[in-house]
Amino acid sequence: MSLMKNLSDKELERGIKDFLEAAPKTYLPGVSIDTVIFSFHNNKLKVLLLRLGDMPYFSLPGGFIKKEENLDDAALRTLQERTGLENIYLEQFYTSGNAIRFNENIVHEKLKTLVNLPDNNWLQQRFISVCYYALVDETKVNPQPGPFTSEFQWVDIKKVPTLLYDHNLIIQKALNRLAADLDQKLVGFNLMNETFTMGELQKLYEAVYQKKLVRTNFQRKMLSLNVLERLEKQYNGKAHKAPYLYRFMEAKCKC
Amino acid sequence: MSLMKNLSDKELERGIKDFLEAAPKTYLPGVSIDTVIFSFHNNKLKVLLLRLGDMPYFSLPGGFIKKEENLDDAALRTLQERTGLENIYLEQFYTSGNAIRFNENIVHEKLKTLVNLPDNNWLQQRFISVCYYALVDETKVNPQPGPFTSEFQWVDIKKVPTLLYDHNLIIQKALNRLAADLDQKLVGFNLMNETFTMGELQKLYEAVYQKKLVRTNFQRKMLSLNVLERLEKQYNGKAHKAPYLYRFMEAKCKC
DNA sequence: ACAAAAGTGTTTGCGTTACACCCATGG
DNA sequence: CCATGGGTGTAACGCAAACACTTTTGT
Repeated sequence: MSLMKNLSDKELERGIKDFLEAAPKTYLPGVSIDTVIFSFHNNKLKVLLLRLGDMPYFSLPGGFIKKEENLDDAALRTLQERTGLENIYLEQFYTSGNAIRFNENIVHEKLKTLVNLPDNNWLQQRFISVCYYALVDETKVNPQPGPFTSEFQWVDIKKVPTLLYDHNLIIQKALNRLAADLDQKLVGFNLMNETFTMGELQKLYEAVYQKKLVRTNFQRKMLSLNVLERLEKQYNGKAHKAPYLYRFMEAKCKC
Repeated sequence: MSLMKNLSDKELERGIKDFLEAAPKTYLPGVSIDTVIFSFHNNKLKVLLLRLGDMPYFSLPGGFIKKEENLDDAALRTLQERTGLENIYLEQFYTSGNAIRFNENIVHEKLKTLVNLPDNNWLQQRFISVCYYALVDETKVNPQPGPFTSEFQWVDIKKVPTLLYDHNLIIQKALNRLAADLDQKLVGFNLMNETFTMGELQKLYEAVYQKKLVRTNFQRKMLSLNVLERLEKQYNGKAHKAPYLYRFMEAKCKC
């Protein structure tokens, strides 16, 4: 599952040192961005998590805001840097700001073992974190490491382990917001391929709502929205009726 | 309408100087809080705006976060300082972070005319603003000035003028969120008196949704929620049937 | 008696649910 | 021909909109 060989401690040290030197004059102090990156692949809703070295906890990808950069632009930039994608669906949904965050000390300890950092360095300040969620096509993502990343992993939303900080809470809030947006803004199509069967679309909705839906009623409801274009049938060699493929009609998108 | 006599320039100068001296060691840099304080009075939905000196624009009340204080706690504290209230319904809904904000320069100019401030003082840094909305009883609020306030005003939501920064956008987002929460969380009762008639409640919903509702259907819908307790009739001396008073049953509150 | 506002009843339409039924495909 | 999954039909239910109707009050 891991998407990147571990960087050597030497490489990590170089990256962290470079970052720490540039950070104070490049980024706003005390404000960070966390992004819940959702994908839907093999009928599973997943989020992209990352890990620093051999630390016992994963965390969300994130970034910082340049001193002359708009907040939303910063969120898009950090996401593009991590995924290599353009035109990503991105939505702000929460800002997290507790003074004490779960297990932040072990991050600082880990950083100190990797790099000989002074106490009270730029990374040890208190951060207010603005949270976004993004919808991407996992197969088109080629994760790029930031300075604090040695391993990426796409994790099934149902199997997310205990994470650093309050990142479990943040993922839960992201999922709640995604469920609401799926209803009201049809954003789910950002997670599907160009064409898809009704069954695949239903699996997405079930993964987000975290409950089973009735197949026949789901089909009628989706078709009644008048945003799906029916294409040719998909013969997949299985011993049953071939399902139609559908495409989302962009003209009717409300995003 | 103004709720405070103007402070003298002398008083303002004293307050601003005290604030600026204490701010760098008291508050997180670069992060502020803006609060849209809603009230409902005389069948009108209002927001509390404030003005510095004789400036041409009003703005939202706000505050800053102490260095060891949780974000939500800071929002509640600044709100309590401004209103004198406890137990306020408060909800975070958005974080605003454009690098350039509408008319921020005239604020700095104004501050400089009031106090002999150096350039690049603490207030002139770029701020990321976390936005909350609050629901209060206007009659119980006794607005207290912060260091940058010489005048408070409750303004009908339909008559909000052009404000400083992006505060008009923030109010619009707050209203949208309030409308959603009114539906799903019944938060509207935080804006009503202990007892109220169905007509008064309807006026609140109409003000938030910004559209007329059908009286008879509204009544049935509210009663069907089973959260209203019917009390005695209210004889108000008008030439028509006396309406019942209702009370919100707190036991059924989901907040 | 009348106007004005409050409260109730009734019809209609629409969307959701549940479930029966038919269709296509490959083994 | 059967198992499997895809697609359609339909009745029942519930909610919300529209509107007619009754009730209460002070002038």
